[in-house]
Amino acid sequence: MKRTHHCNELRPAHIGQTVTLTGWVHSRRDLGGLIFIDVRDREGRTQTVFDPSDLSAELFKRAEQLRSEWVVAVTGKVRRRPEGTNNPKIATGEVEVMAVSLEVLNVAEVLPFPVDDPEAAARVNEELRLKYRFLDLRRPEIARNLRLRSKVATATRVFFDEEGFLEVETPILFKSTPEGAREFIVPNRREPGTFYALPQSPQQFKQILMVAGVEKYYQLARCFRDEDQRADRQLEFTQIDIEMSFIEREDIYRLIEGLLKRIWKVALNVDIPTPFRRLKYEEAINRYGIDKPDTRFGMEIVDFTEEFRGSSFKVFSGAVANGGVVKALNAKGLAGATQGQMETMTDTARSFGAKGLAYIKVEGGEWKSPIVKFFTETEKAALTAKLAIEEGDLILFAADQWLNACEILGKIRLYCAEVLRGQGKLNLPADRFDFLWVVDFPLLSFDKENNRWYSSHHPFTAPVAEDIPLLKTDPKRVRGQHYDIVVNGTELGGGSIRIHQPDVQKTVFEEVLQIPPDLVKARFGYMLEAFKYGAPPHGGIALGFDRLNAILCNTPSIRDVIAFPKTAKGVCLMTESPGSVEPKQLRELHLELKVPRKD
RNA sequence: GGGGGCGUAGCUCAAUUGGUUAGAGCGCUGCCCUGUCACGGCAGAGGUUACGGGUUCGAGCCCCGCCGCUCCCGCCA
Repeated sequence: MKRTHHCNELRPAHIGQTVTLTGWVHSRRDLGGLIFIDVRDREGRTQTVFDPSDLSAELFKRAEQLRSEWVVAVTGKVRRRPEGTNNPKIATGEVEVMAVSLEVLNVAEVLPFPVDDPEAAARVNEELRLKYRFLDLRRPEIARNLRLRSKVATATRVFFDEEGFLEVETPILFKSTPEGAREFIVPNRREPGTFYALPQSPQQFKQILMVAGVEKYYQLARCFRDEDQRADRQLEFTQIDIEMSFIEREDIYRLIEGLLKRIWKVALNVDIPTPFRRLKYEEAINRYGIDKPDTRFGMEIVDFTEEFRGSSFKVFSGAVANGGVVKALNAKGLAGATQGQMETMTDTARSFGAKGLAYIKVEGGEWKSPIVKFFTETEKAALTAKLAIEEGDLILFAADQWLNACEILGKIRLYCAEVLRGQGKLNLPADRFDFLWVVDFPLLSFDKENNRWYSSHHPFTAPVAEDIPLLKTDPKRVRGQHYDIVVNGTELGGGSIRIHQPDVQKTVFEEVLQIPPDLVKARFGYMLEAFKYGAPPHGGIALGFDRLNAILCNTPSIRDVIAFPKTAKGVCLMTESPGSVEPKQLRELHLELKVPRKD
């Protein structure tokens, strides 16, 4: 019964050998007097033949009983396939195994969806695939993703080992630090009314590890965030988490460029050029309207604030007078946008508080637009020149405060790219990867509703040294030593150089973020305490491991690279978790439910 | 919390303006078939149209509710 070869191993060189294969019945072709059974295992598949002229009637009869996905061991002699019957689609297609014995290791019921037909299986409702995840994972297409993920994890560990990093595990049972994402909490049986919380990330532990003298830490860390899900967000996910001491930003850039170079080589055998280009946050917003720009295509946003400062078109000149800006982008070749597409874009603009979306369609040598009648020849000439306007173009405008105007056009730029892609006018090759660093983020953002500053990244991010004096005088101008790594418009990760001076950290907590001292002490006291005892300068980064794998597997959803993902509502359809617990368990935890128990 | 899409046979889908007994392909079952690999041929079984109401002479289709999946916004320090 023990196999001698796997199902992707036999070649003409094995002809004449007696072998045993084990695996699943991938497909059967019963020709009446001759039966072909393709045996599949993790590695591939091999055709076995049951020929009654060589077999007992009993064995042939058993072979007739075989059905899809039964588990079998087949022993037989490898031989060359008869002339003209090779199957070039599979690696073992030049040979076949003439069965002499068959052992049925297990039977299988009729499957709820096909596993053997890649095209049919790919179209099956994801709900069903998730319920029968064990079948979905048998499909070579999905199994390939798991295998790639394992390879990438190993490459990561090897890389960091070579670089002198220590892999350190940090607690899953942590405590609540409610500044960030909503947390999962775990009741503590030993002390009624107290709770652990699952970490949103190992942020604080990895900084403490720097104080502990680890110097170079990494971990493939599981993180938990109880927020609503997306195609690229699960309740639990994995980060490649990194922290280093005695370094500057450049050291992180070099390290991550080396890591990604290694991963792309190992996973895809692709050489990605390094170093990556760098884009200041402000420039990213100005040109692309987003802090994670997709630079695989142009359609950049262009500024027309000066051109329209004195315009008779009051929507533009008024916005400028209010301290705002006028921006435009040229959606090349989209003059034929449908009514529905124009509406979608207008709705996008409205969702950002704009009153509408000004546009010009360049069709038949004319500018078709409700607003062009307000423009002077000079203004038109400026548009033509700076946007390189040609027949068939669609020009879209935003006039608002700087960030809002840019973000509106940023969203519209991505939408236009999607439309153009659908029309075949924009081609983005699957093997193209535009990596870039986005740097010089503002350290702080202002929360109008609560009238206070909050950290753009997190409160441990160090200000750029020369901006420290501005912390108390002009917070919005303080740049953080924060960096994001972006590829093809996806935020792959981010990190920062941290504050290592207790006094600066205290200033940020108490004076800038206005967190009351007792609260700072309760939540971060142990960190400030640790920092008193010789904290080295340090910094780090975390990369989304699931997103990384989704990009490598060229799939839009991280569910495709997670063995057992949850649905948008946080449910595992296979195990039906989460579920209810026994009253006894609740009593032990000193918990009482205010909703009826769900069974 | 909000908005969009989807839900018909085991799977993928169809079903004209609301009108006869809800169809097709694949899969499944049986029979036939010695070179198939999407094997082929013949025959057959298989439906609470997600679920609950309503309108109507009549509902897969219209209305209300509800459940599930999905995409997006909010949210994700």
